[in-house]
Formats: sequence, structure tokens, C-alpha cells
Amino acid sequence: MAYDFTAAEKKWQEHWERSGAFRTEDGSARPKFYCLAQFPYPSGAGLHMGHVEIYTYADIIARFKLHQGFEVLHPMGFDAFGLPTENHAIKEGLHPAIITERNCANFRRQLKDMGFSYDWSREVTTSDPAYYRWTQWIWKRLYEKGLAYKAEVPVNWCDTCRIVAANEEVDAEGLHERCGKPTRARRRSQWMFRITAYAEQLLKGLEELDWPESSKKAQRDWIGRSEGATVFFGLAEHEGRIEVYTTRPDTLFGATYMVLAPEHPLVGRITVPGERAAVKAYVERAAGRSEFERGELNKEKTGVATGAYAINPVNGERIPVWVADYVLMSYGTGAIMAVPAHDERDFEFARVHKLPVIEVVRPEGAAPSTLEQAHTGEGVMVNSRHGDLDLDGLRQREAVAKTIAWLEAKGLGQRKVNYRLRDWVFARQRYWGEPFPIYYLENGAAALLDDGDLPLELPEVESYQPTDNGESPLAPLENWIRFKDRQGRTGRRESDTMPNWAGSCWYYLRFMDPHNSREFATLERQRRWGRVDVYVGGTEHLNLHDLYSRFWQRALFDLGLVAEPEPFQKLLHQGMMLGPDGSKMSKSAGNVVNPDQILVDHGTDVLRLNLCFMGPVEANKPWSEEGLFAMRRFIGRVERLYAEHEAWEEGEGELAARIALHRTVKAVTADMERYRFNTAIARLMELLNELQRQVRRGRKALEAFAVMLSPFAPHFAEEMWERLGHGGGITRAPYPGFDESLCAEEEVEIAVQFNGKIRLRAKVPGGLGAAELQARMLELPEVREKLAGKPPLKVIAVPGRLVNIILGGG
RNA sequence: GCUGGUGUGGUGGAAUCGGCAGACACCCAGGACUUAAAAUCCUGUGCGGGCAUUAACCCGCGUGCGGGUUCAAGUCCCGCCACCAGCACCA
Repeated sequence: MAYDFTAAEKKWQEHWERSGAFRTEDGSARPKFYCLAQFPYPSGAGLHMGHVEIYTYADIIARFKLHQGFEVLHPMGFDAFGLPTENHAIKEGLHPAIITERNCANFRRQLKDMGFSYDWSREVTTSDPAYYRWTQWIWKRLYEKGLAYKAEVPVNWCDTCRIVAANEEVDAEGLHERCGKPTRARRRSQWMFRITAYAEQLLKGLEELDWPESSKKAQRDWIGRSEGATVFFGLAEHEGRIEVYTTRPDTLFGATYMVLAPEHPLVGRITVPGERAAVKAYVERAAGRSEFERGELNKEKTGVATGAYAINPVNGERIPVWVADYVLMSYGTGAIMAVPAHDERDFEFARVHKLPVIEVVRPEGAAPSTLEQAHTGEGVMVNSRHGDLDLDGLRQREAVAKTIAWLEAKGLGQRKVNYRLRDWVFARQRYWGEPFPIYYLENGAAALLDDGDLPLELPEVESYQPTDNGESPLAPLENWIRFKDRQGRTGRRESDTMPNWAGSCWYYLRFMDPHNSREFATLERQRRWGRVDVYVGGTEHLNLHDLYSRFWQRALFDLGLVAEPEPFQKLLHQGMMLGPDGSKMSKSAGNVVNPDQILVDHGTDVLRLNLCFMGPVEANKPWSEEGLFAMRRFIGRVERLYAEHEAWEEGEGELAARIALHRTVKAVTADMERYRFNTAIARLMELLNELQRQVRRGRKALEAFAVMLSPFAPHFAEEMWERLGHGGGITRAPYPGFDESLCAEEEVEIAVQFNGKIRLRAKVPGGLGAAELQARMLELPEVREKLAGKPPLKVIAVPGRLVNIILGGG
């Protein structure tokens, strides 16, 4: 009887649902395993191959852990707030909630057709008021802790669409994704998160995580910790001082000018009358340019002099103060001391604007130099002596320490650690997001909604289009904006909404306790499920979602609201599914592979096997049509193995089969633990080849094979399991164990090399030590003949592998 | 520019520690079964040569390129090249 995948998939999916096969028990005594794949944004296009890939990997891990006897938490939900839905709603004239429901239903159907082992009773949707009630609640806690604040920051304004573009809608060149026209910076007061307050913790916390080293490094670099000093420069003709941050206080004697960012508050005050027009023009031009434009490479460094002078604290020199946009207001103090001799950017600027260059670090043994380029490397201090501070002759480390000590003693500066990480703009001028549970009283003070008034639901609106003045579509809704609070005061609600990262910052917590209407998740449940043991997802959100979640988790941990300081213990990154031509799947390239169609033509098990067999989880893999047929053949061959009842016998079968079985179990188990699915399948194929050679096949071997295959081809494995006489339910059948003594080779082939070249092979019993192996090989007639009575110069014997005989001469 | 990753047969990819390169598949070729085809099964399959007769066998070369260390290098070291990804004036 041939295997009918369509019928089998339907049959077993119904069986799993009916029997509650994947219902997770919070109170079970089994050890826990939390397996999570990044939940999808339910777009109108439905599941694409990338989704299928990531959810397949997670499902294989979850099912493997079920076989190993874990209580597995493997939930699924939808990250449903966001712009595409809103844009779609505008186009179709339907409410975003309706579009969302439609898209979720479609995703849910597709995911169910794939037979994934989710506990669907835990499904959550971030745009559901019962969910975002808690997103708002958590935001309140973070606000109360002082981590949320309002500040004036730029938004991306598109003049063409007359709309605020979210950062996700703007590409690297600052072009609006929808119209392809440039966006510009427009300043606006909006909500922020003080993620920088957690910079050090987020950095240190990485140490305890089991993430790929490259991912840890990406976050480390993003946080960008640097050590240096703040230094105060007095002003020659003005009150006050300029504070700068530098990582090179040792080069203070080389500072020949200073630069303020165009937005720096001192610019207006210190600019001399003669330079005001030029400075004003420069600052205005900079203000209209987005960060993208300013960051453009290979452009000449621009700037204007303010006409004011600062005093270098180490030697009292008067140095000019400039304004230039290569200094960013958002990093450090927004002002720098420029040391052109030892900083490439300052050097370039100094050359363009004819500013002096003073060498203070000289490479060891080098002659004094007029410097054709900045020397940023090591060296010995020169030209660095004045008054009671003498750095000459010191190496960099000592010079830094000595300078900082000197500055601190004089009150002219101090040691300082700085981070590249910026505070997080947590606001959108759009409709389809969580409203902020905050409002403003007539006196301007902000007030929080009571917890009891949550969720603050989105109102119905006529138009989802943001307004021309850059406000959200909620802003014109006076009926909603204006309200009387519990104390009878008139308040105006915040009209911005939260960005679509909000709901995903904590969804992994909600899965632990999804129906709780009193808490977002009890500590008891959190202790039960702990951290996500393996989190499957792409690298593209590493410095966004993955970092944001860590920040929320740590902040909530400090508030005693969560049980763990870190959310994701292990990260598993899947590679990209490429089109059959090896390039990125895209509609324009016409190489998109539709998973729905493959399900119809080949079934989900074959699709899963093909995805896994194509290559390692982390690698980008071109889609293989041929592979699909290969996996069908594989399934067909296995099916025939289980059809030939007359070849079965009780037990594990012949010795050769037993040895093959135990070796396979050992190897496949190791592969599964390391997520090496492609080689695990290859080993199952090898075992299949061996079993096919056997005249009599042990039932035990067939059972073990079915269980090992089950994570990859669950429907098919259930079918074979049933043929073996079991009732339904391979999903929790124990994973096979192995006997180490059967895994050892009893006979091995040894390669015999002369001078490193293989000249013959010989079989010897396994387990021979180096000395005995060597002795045996030298006895071989072929070897004696080659040696012709002369003793070898040297012999290297590697047990189980080879013997290398080194002959003298040529 | 900086950082990280990748580079292995006609193709996808294997190869814990430096120890028989190419597991497992795909493709292709030949064969069996068949009236025939499909399906299935079997055999072969890195390149070049000894060897224009098959088989067995033998020799040389071979993991992006060029050097090096080592008895032994896909694996380690130095210098390049190509592609991919992330960051991109962070003082």
C-alpha cells in the first residue's frame, strides 16, 4: 500500500488536535524546554518559504525534545501591529483590525497545514486589546521607573507623501520606501526609552548567554563601550566652558582647534558678530539634512569658524572653535577637541581648512614629521610638556593615565565611560499601534491612566492617513483626545502610538501565562518556564528586537516583575532561503517558491525534509526542486521497508544491522543536539541503505528508525508507527538510546603511507594502540618489500587511522 | 573604509583533535525489469594519464590564489583575491 501523504497528514493532524498531543502542561513534573521561533507579522501575502524554514527548524527541535521526555513549551502567535496592515487598510477602505483578523486566519490555516506542534491554546496577537492592555501596563512601569521620557528628536518626513515615515520605511540612503523620494529630518517631541541606562548591563549580560560569538559581537559593537575622559576647555572671550569627550586625553597637547556640533547650545552664544551670518546659514543647512545625508561618505568635510577661541587646559593655548556636522550632537557631549595629527577625520578637516597640525605621538625611532597623514597608532609622546604636566617620552597608556590624573586633580576633567548606543525613539505618528496610557493636563503636566482603565483602546477613525503637520491620525479626534479623568480634570491624550517593536518585547513572557487577566504572567509560571532555551530567528533584528527585549526584561527584572534577567539563553539563526537560481527570492526576479503549492504536490513532510537536507541551518540555501523528488524517493524507500512484514523479526535484527543502528542513533542524537539536521538525515539514509541489505529486519530497529525520523517527517512517522502495531502517538515515544560497545569498530582499515603518500591499506582489529599498530604494519609483506631491509627513519602511527613510514634519502 | 562570515567535484553539501578529501544526495552514464515508457532496483561517477579492449591495478594532480610550519594541512600561520552580511564620521 503506497503512502498517501494527503490523507495521512489530515488524519494525523486531526488526531493530534483531538488527543491534545501538543497541549503544554504548566504543572507537569517533566523537565521544561522552551522552544520559540520569532512570531510572524501576518502580512497579506501569507507564509513564505522563509517562515516555513524557521518554523520547521523550531518544530524539529520541539519534537525532538518531546521524544526526549521534556515538557515542551512551543507556542505561536502574531505580531500584528504595524504599517503594512495600516497601508493595506487605507487602500481597501477596511479597518486594520479586519485586515489583521483575515491575515491571521490565513497564517493560522497555513501553519496548521504544516502540522507544527504548537499549543494553539496559547496563541496571542499583539493587536488584541487583551494583549496590549499589558503592553501598556508594562510601559507604565517603565515610565514610573524613569525609563520613558519625552524629547525633541527628528522624525523622517516625506515631502512627497506628506507623511511621517517610520525608520523601517526609510532605506540606507534616506529614501522613502513607498515613493523612492528623499525624506528629511523634522524635529518633534516624542517618547523615548532610556535604554542607555542599561548599556553596561546589556553588555555584561551577554557573557552568560549561549549565543553565536558573532551575534554577541554585533551587540557589543552596537553598544559600543569606550573609555576616555571628559575635558573642560575654558573660553577666551566668553563665560562658561566647552566640555568634550575624548578617548585620547594623551593627545591633549596636539589639540589645535575645537568643533561643536551644529545643534550645540553654545553655538549661538559664542559666535562673534562677524561670523553670525555664515554660522547661521551652516546650522540651518545642517538642520534640514537627515542623518543619512550627513553621513554620506567621501564628501569633503565642511564647517565654519565661530570666531571664538577656547583655552587648552594643559598649555593655555588659544585655539579656534569651529562648527562642523562631522561632529554629532547625539554622541558624547556634542563637542570635540580636534587633534589632526592623530585622528583621520580631524586631519582631513584641518587640511581643508588650513588648520595647524602638531605631532605629539611619534612612532618609536621615527624622526620628527610634518605628517602626510594622521598617525593613529602607538608611539612615544613628544611636544607634550608645559608647567607641571610632562608627558614626553611616555607610552600611550601611561600618558592617558597621567593626563586624567592631572585633569582630575585640577578639576579640569574626569575619567568617563561612553557608549555608542542611543536612547530609543519609541513612538510612531501612525494609527495601528498601542496608544500610550498617558495624558496631559491643562497645566502641561503628564498623568498616567489608572491600571484599571487599561486597555486604552484605539478609537474608530475616518482616516488612517497621518496628517499634513506630522501628527498621528489620532490627533484630530477631539472626542477621543479630550476627556475627563477620574479626578474630573480635563486631559488630552497622547496621540502618538507605540512602534511595532512594543508587543514583541515581551510576547515570550505572555506565552507562559496567556490567559491571565490579572497579571501579564505570574512569577510562578515564569519560574516554571525560565528563559527561552532556544530562540530561532534571523540576524536582521539582532540590534533591534533582540536588544529591545533584553532591555525590557532587565528593567522588569529590576522591578521584580520577571524571574530572569535575560530572555533568550540560546539563539539559533536560520540562513536565507534563496530562489532556485541562487539569488534572493523576489517577485521581480520571478523565483519565488510558494509553500502552499508544494504542500499540495509533495506534502509537508517532504517539504520539511528537503529544507533540512539542503544544507546547514545557518547557511543561505538555494531552493532545490530536485531535492523534493529525492526526498519523495527517500520516503518511498522507507515506506517499502515497513511494508515488507515478512522480513520482520522481534528484537534488533542481525548483528550488522544492530551495529549500524546503534552507531546511527549515537550520531543522529549528537547531530540533533547540535542542530545539524542535514547530516542527521544523511545518517538516516545510510541506515536505510543498511537495513535494505538485511534479509531479516528487527522490529526494534524499525521502531527506532521511525522515532528518529519523526521530528523531520512527523505525519509519515506516525503512519509507520501505526503499521508497527502501535496506537497513535509517536510524538512522545522515547528517543532511542544506544550501546557504546556496539558503536566501537571491531575491524578498521588502516592507511599505510610512505613519506606521506598512501601506498596500501590493511585491515586490523579495532582498538589497537599505536605501538601495536605500528608493529603489525611493519610486519606486512608489502611493507617489508618496500623497506628492503633498511630500517625506516621514523614511523608515525595513529590508532584507527593510519601509519606513516618515513624513508630516508630521496 | 572597518568588522564578521563564506570559498571543497558538473550541482547541494560532508569531513569533533591537523591524520585515508568528496559522507549523504542531485545530475549524468550503463544495466535489470517492461511490448514500451514511467516507477523501482543494481552498477559506475573528482580531474588527467599508463591504456583506443574490458576488468583489476598503477602513477600524477586536486579543497579561491601565493608563500610557510609539519612526518602529515580543507583544517594552523603570513600575504592576497572574490562574494555575502552587518556597521559606517561614535571623537
